[in-house]
Amino acid sequence: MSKVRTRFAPSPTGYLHIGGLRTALYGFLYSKKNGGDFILRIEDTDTARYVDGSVEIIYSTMRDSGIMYDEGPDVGGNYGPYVQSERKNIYKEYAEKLVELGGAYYCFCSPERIEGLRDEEGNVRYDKHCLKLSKEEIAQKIANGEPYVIRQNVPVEGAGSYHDLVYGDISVDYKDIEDGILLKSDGMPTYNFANVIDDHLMGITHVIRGTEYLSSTPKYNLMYDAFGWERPVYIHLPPIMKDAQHKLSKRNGDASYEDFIKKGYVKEAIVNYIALLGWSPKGNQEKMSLSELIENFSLEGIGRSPAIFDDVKCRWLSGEYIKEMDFDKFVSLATPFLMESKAYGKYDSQKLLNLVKGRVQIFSEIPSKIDFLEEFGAFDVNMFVNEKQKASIEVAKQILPAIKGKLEAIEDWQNSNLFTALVELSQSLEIKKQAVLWIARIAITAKEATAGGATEIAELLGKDETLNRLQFSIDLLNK
RNA sequence: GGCCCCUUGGUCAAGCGGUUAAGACACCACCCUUUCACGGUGGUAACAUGGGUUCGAUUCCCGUAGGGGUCACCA
Repeated sequence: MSKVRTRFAPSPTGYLHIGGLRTALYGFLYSKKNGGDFILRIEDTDTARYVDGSVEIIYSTMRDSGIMYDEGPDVGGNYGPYVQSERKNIYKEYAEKLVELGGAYYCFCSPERIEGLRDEEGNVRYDKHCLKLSKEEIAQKIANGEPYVIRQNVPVEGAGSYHDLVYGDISVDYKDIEDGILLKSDGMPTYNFANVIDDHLMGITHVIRGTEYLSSTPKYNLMYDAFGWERPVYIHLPPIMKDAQHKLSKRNGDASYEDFIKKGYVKEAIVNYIALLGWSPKGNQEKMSLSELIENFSLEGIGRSPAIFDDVKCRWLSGEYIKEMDFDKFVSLATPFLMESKAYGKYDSQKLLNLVKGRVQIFSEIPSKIDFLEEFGAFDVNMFVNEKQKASIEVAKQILPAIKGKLEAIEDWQNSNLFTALVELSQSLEIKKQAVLWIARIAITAKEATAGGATEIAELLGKDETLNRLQFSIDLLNK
């Protein structure tokens, strides 16, 4: 058994999407699980769709997410070049060879003639018109400088069958497959040709890609067979959906890896989550590091039905990673988001982050969790009501001045002292401490739910601000 | 439309002829608690549909419906 070699072959036409990243991830996981190599190949044969900068995004996304490749344009390797546009001469050579083998032929038909072949449904099926051309005619036309393409010569009868490791046996009648273009008139190969040549030349043993290639695979096999090459093992992956009807795509929202990072998802969580979309681990453990994913990955766990991306669960995973993250790392990752908060710079950042860690799932939630520190004003006094804690507007009216008085007396303004003071107060007033703390917190935050308890927040606000806010709430109640 | 593929709770999913049909997210309840969150416990919720095959179908076969993919000098 030869060494496992898998590849990820994106086209540089924009951002790297979550679906593409998962395809890359599975190829990576499978090769690493089996001690093999993972190769990155850039498929840029469509010059018209090329988007500047997208190759760099592919590199950075893979590097950042931890999906490392052993060979690729920027890391080298023994099977290069790894960019298809740099392999033009190779394709031409093999295309001509395939013509000699009878698996392909020159076609000089004009786009206009092809257009005339369009049926009622709007589909074009080439009629093998140029297959009849003699060697001499072909040589003459080429010598005349007539533009041409090279088409695959698909049998008129029979069917192409193969075994996919995920989808099982697939069979497509050749009559349903067109004589597709292999080499374009500009000399560039189409995907349909280049992927076969490259996968073979690069020694790819397992082809892992999306289901969109499931029914076109027989025509690739035709080429492997014509060349006398061994067919690779096929592993087609179900799509990731935005909803039941639409594939996840950038047009539908923030589907790129970069976008998730910008929104503050923990990157390990993104990788972990997409690994779970379409693949199910053997046991019940779902939260897994990249190395655990490698260890647990198996083809049997790959499903066949489309999976809808569940942002809620992805966030949950992200939150799990934040909870277990050590504080220093949290600080470095969270600070850029903290800086978006109005409270940033006005309080001790460590304390702010400490308040927020364990309470957010993605970093971008941070500002909204602590904005109450800077936003304070008139509020609905019904917030003081909490039946369970035995808190009410009346009790608030009664004890707020006492709370203020008690806190005014404190010199060493820190959480533990404040807490002790308020507990003492609750005992002397014979009011549940929960009620006292509830009322105190509402009075100084004007919010029903906050990150942090009453005295924790009071410490952060400082004595002056806390007392000011208490007075504000007392006045508000007396109106 | 032709061809290929898919169909278990709201979502991800286990299951691979006989199960009380796992687990996770979400949701609900209770407990814990200085609110929220965390944590703990418990709960609601599913085999698209009609025929077969079989002693027995979620599981195998066929049809139907629904959905996805593909039919480019795009990948």
